[in-house]
Amino acid sequence: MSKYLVTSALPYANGAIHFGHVVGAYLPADVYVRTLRRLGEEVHFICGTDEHGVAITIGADKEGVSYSEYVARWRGEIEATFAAFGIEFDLFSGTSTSPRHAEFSLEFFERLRDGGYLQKQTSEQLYCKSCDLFLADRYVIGGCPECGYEHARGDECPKCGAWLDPLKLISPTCKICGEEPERRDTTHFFLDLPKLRDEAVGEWFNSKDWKPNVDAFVRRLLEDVHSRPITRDMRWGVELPSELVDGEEGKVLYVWFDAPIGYVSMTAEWTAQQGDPEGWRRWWQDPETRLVHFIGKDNIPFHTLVFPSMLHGVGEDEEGRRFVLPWQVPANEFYNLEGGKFSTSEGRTIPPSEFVERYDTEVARFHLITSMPETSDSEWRWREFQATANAGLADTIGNLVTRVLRFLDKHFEGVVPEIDEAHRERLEGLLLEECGEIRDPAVHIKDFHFRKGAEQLLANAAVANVFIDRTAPWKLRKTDPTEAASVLGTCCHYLAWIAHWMTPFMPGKAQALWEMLGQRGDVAALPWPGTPSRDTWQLLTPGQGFGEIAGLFDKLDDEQIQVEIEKLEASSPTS
RNA sequence: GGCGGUGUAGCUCAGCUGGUUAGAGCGCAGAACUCAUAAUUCUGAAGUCACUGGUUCAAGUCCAGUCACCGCUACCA
Repeated sequence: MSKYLVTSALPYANGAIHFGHVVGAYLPADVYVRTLRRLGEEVHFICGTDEHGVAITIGADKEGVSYSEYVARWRGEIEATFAAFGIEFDLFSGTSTSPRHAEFSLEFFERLRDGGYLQKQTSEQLYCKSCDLFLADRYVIGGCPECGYEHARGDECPKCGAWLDPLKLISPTCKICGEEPERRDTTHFFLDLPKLRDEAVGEWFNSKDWKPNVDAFVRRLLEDVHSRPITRDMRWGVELPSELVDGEEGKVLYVWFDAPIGYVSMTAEWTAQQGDPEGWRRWWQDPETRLVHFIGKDNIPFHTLVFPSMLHGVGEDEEGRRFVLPWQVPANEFYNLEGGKFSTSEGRTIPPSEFVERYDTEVARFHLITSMPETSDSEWRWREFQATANAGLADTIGNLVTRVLRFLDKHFEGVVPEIDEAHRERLEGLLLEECGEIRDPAVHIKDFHFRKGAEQLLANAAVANVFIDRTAPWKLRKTDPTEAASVLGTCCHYLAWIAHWMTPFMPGKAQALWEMLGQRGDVAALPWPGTPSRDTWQLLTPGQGFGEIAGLFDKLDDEQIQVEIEKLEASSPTS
């Protein structure tokens, strides 16, 4: 048995998340964790909002609320979305509130400094007096020195595409307040990534098997690594005491540095809640731990290079303990929307808060998994969602359930029938070996092949439909009722398997089916059954009465879907 | 500009280190069946694997170039 520490990318607390985020970093992690738990693995699943950084201060200032209020509100919004989609973390916290976050972050800083992995560097930057802020490149507007375009950004001219140095902009202004910034020297600490790469991280990366999309990207990245600054001049962030930074005042850790440390501090927050404040070490400093980061592709450099470098660079503590490096980083690509990008500002989005009022989020979970950008960019299409809901779930699984249970309800006694010994062996052979290949979806999920796992669930359900067609119990009922009952009894047991297989993808539906079969208790609390064999496939007790028989999945009609498509087209006439 | 990715049946996508007639789901056509949410099952049609050239006994799968779309380009998170 292994120990899995699973994280999802920390969402930035300055806006709502959309399907692209959900499908990229959160839903697959949730499915993965549910699967591991059912396989009996010890798993810890954490997440929280990333709450520092200049973008948040600007957003909060614009609304005239405090940073912490602003952050708390978005955190609430984001958490509500996760709750609606059944994404359940052991702990969901935030980098500005997790009790030991500052402590851990400063410790990382100090140990990296002591290890010789930080260098000081002074440079001239643009500083806005009225905002009291050193301006990031993109917050400076000015004339392009190349083409003269007046509204070039500090990092790039949108007109001629030139790559700019903000100090060279002609009459620069602050994008936030419009004032003219001044030049000022500032000193920052840089993380020596090239050194860390050469010492250990490069070798570590090359020693592991990565998803192809991760591998190709990072190999190139490794060839051309530069030191990166990890401090900033501002108020909102993990404040660096001046004695830690050679007397420099007013420095905070740059947000990307402290954010991943949030994984550590939130683990500690969780173990403290469990009554074991130092229990986080069992996870982060045990070589047996499998650290798995679920992220979108925009986060690949941080989780395969920067954060591993930090984890390595802090070295051993006084008791010889080291941090583990990531075991796997199953990054997904980007998820688009009907041929275009998700864009909240342009209204090209599906607000989760509205979606949940009209649609079944369990069905959405399943569809998102079947369409997730596992190997390359993919997209949400309403017609595809409809097809998954109708042809995939309602017709294949939902209808299978009712065709079996209603039949039994009508013509037999509405209970799990006894399987007659005269027929048992032939029927189980037919079902298990001749009606299609039955495979374990969990095997695919463990390998991070989520789409395949979801497809396998449907394929497994289809096996029962073939079985019923071949045995034709509606005919047998008239000629040999005992055999008909045996056929349907066989089906009942198999429905229990389907309920099991559904749990990682659609936990609520799985439980509903479980109860329809007259079972009590939480199906997800039982051990994962794997695949049925001739010795193990009977899961139910004959004579067991059913719960209320109802359709498991509703169908989506064309008109409803058409409305959604038109709504999108209205918001983006060009695409 | 630099780097990377993608381009495979009408649609959405699989195809690891090159090897028999290129796959899945949906959609479509035909048939069977009637227990079931008009569901199910079977059969079938459909692809010059973006284009050009090259390496090889053999390339969707490797190399070069072209075209199209997308992403990244680091003090943005």
